[in-house]
Amino acid sequence: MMYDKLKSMQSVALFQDINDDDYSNLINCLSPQIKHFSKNEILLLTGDSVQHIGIILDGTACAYLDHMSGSHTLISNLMPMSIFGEVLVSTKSQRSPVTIYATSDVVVAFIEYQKIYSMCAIACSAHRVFLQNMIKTISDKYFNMFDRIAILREKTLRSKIMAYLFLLSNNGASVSVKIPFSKTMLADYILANRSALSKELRKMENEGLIAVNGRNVELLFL
Amino acid sequence: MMYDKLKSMQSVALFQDINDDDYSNLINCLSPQIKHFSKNEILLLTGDSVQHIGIILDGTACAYLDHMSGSHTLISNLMPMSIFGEVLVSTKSQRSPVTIYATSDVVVAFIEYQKIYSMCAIACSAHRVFLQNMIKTISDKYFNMFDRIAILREKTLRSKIMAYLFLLSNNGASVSVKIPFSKTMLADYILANRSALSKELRKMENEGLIAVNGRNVELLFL
DNA sequence: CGCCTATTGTTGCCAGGGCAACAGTATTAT
DNA sequence: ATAATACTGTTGCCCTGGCAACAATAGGCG
Repeated sequence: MMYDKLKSMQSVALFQDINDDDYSNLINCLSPQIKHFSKNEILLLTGDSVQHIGIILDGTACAYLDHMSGSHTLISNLMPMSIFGEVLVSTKSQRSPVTIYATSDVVVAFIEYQKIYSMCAIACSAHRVFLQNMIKTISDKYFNMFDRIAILREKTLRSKIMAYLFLLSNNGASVSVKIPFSKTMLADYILANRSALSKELRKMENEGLIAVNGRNVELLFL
Repeated sequence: MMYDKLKSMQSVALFQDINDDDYSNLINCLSPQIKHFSKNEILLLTGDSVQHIGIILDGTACAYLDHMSGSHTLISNLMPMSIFGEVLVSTKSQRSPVTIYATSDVVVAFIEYQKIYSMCAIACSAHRVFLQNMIKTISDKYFNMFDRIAILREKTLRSKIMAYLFLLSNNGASVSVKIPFSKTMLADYILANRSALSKELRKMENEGLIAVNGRNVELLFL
């Protein structure tokens, strides 16, 4: 049972290009702790001191940036195999800028920072690959932010929506996309008003640009 | 001469916690190439395949995200000791999403990706520290983006300005800040209209919230 | 010193879209 | 089945701030 979870973790990007033997050794060395959270439970609170990386093994969660006003901004959607906390490894304060809460029942593996940075004699080469994978993972996270800036800089709501959909379609590679969350959250993500978003989507549909079906959207403009 | 430039590079974050001997070995192993660019010359063009990290040793440069419309968005301001291209190390395409150009005469050290990832027998421990520093550098870049999102999500122009100034002041740690670029670029950075920014700054000054003196701003609201 | 360019200040117009408020539907819990 | 909660659609009002156009100043360079 426990073993299965850890086995499934091998497919996480952090463990790419590490063979089975090295993986076993590495797991031994990193000694991840498995924890369960119920829906709506908080995995991490803004300001918490973080000393570990979290890997979602099962379920989903959301990272939000809180605001003094009480509102909050969606930062990222965590799915199985998603990783969080890794960007805090190298900061001085190691305080989380976001709050993460479970949007369903969740299983998480935690790995201590010090385990990551400490030498591990038994699987040294794997450890190096692990560090490289970590660079890749954090870079990906950077590019997510980058993509978001590319959306947010659009001046009109319509062009924001277009930029978002185009991104979802892998720059035009697929004509039908599935929005990974509710329209309410989408409005949050592109920093727009929900009702305005609803209005604009309808307009675009009437103009034959897109066809909306729940969270599925056909991109007719491609 | 050449030697001096490389020596100054030791103070770059990427080489933190690496002693002089290890640094010499590492430089040998990484064999950086020094290149000079004149003001307005392009260091990197959108879509370019990037196989090296760049380290600014002297001068300044700017990274911009281009837009189909012809406009462009400021992504980052590169100063001496700034690093670019490191987030592309681990992507498949390794194509730059930004254009970087020199805002003054610039000296850059380039290090090949493969040199970074290849084993280096002579200074292995230093090499590992280098990878860790790289994680730190990319994480910092991520947090820069993060901070920007925190500014952009503000609904009114004034609150955007406030968020930006507050960030500049290290969350209220200092009462006077210096904007690191022109107001034209600041407007670009917070995705606002330049004239609207000018207007709002004036209003805030009249209300006694701030005192503007060129690029120096006193935060009277703290 | 004087030219040229970059930066900044200022104005008025007006449209994009935020907001509130309500209704209808879907989803989950009891 | 019923209640409760979340999500979605729709409308009208009205204000923020984008934009263009111009002037003035500052800074860089021959």
